Amino acid sequence: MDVNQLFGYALAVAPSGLTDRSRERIALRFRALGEPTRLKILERLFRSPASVSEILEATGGTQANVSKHLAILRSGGLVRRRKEGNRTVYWIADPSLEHLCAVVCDAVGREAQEEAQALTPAATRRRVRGGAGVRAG
Amino acid sequence: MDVNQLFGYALAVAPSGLTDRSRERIALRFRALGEPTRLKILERLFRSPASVSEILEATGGTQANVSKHLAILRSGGLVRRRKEGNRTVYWIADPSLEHLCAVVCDAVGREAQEEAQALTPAATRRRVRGGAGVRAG
DNA sequence: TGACCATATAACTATTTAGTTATATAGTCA
DNA sequence: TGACTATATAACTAAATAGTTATATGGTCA
Repeated sequence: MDVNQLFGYALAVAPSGLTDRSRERIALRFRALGEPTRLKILERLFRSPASVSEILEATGGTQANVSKHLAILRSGGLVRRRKEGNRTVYWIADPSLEHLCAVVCDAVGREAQEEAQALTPAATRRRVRGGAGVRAG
Repeated sequence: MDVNQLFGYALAVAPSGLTDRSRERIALRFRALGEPTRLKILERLFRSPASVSEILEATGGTQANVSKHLAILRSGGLVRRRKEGNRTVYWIADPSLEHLCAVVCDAVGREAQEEAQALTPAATRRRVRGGAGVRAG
């Protein structure tokens, strides 16, 4: 996938800027991603679809709370679910999501590394995680 | 940029899952994106760096409110600023951000389109925005 | 210097949200 | 059927957040 092509498309969808409505939708989705417990849930679901109990094992916390977070992820369109007998199985709705998380993960990781370097005496810098061959931008 | 390579990198950074610390950082960034006014601000800054007054022109609202949102974007690491005499000029800190927004924009746009089709009589579907050649996943 | 910009921040209110406990819903299995 | 399991939801509290008005900070220009 080509980045500029993609953004070109996004602009083409809204040549004179986004509508309030779609901006609200986009914000909703980002907000759904803006909570550590929900990120933990998604990390689990990136591995494979999972029932609530399985998710609960991965995240800890109370069942009620995880259930609520799942509802939020669902209303943000990030996960879907189906009933399977007694259980409810959730999965990642949108394949672009993993990509999305990776981009932020990468950016945050890079910045953390830069900060670490700024705090690290120059002499030791070459020993700090050398392999950052992947760039997001 | 290759998606799988990118996510591979993200996983490599945290082979046994993210730390609480970095998950919190990532959430902070997503949360900063989870508000329509802030998205509006970013839309303006994607065009070019801009002073607060210029941003204000693009977004509307009060100066105090925009200033507060800029502070939030800044603390999330999404924008930077420099003083220029009387003014403060803000710009997008991270080139991956535009990409990020494009991915979500695209996903939301695609879903909206699917919903629209679901609500549209079959006979008219072929007339609905045909060109969706770009895919996010 | 003083009047005037541009921007940031403080103090406040109303709303939203995460987390809790208790309970409701609905499937399974004896 | 009744006990049990899995999940969702309601009601509540505490904390976070968006927006407001008023004010502080710091540059510019006469």
